[in-house]
Amino acid sequence: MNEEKDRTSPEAWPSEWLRGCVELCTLRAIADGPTYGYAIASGLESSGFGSIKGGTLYPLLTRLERAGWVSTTWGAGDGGPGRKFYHLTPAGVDHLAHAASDWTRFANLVTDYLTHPIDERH
Amino acid sequence: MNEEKDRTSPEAWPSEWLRGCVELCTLRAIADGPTYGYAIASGLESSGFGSIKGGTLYPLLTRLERAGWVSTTWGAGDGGPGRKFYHLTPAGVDHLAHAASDWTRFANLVTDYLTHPIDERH
DNA sequence: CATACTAAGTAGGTACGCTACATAGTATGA
DNA sequence: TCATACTATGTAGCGTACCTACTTAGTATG
Repeated sequence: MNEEKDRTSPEAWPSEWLRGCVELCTLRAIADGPTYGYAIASGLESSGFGSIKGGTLYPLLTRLERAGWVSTTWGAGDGGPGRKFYHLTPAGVDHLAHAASDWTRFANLVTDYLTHPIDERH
Repeated sequence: MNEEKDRTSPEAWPSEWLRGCVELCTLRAIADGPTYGYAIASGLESSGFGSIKGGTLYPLLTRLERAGWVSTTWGAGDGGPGRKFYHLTPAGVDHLAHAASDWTRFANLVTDYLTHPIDERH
């Protein structure tokens, strides 16, 4: 354990940091228009979030639906199996707006705390 | 303590967001000079991170020590029980610098993803 | 019909923040 | 003397969410 981090491929973020963030980013991905799980995973990966696996994404999407933030419709696949499309509900739009604002404040709080000059009195 | 609307610590951030962050912020707190658990918790709370409980902090500090990032010495309490002081090790200094840099990049990635304009083509 | 890619999903493991509790030293006031 | 409160460290057990690994299934290609 405690192996050296590979800083040349920064697309493998610690899973602790992804907690909650993947959920928000998934909502944000759906906000751009109805899309389906596999495409969301591909999009997040190409945006630099690393590979989001099925064991993470599909239970997450189920949670979003149960929370009332997304609704689903089945559609035909474009040369492949059927696709389950996710749409933001009004509650989802509202939640995304508030949660994104909160996350930004939280991220700035942590970043500022981590990066302010070290006080060496000891 | 009166927990109404305290301006210094009104925040109760989602526990998912605190994952990994509290560990980093604790290291950052120790970087300002040797300090002990209870003071770290008070400092983080007054910095806006919310109330970090003993059940979170003390196992966390044990993990930091086991990882080799901090060392400990016992000191007398100022009118109270003994205090276990934590010091950053050279490995801890190095880890903090790299992890803080990584976290900042991660936070910016997520914030940018969440806040860029929504594309309404559907 | 073997392989590969797309697509959705489940099972079980693990890590970590959470609540709640245990222990103990010091201080103050009834 | 005892009750209470604050300081200070620590453990036990729970829940959640990400992880690895696996399963099912449709389409396409050689």
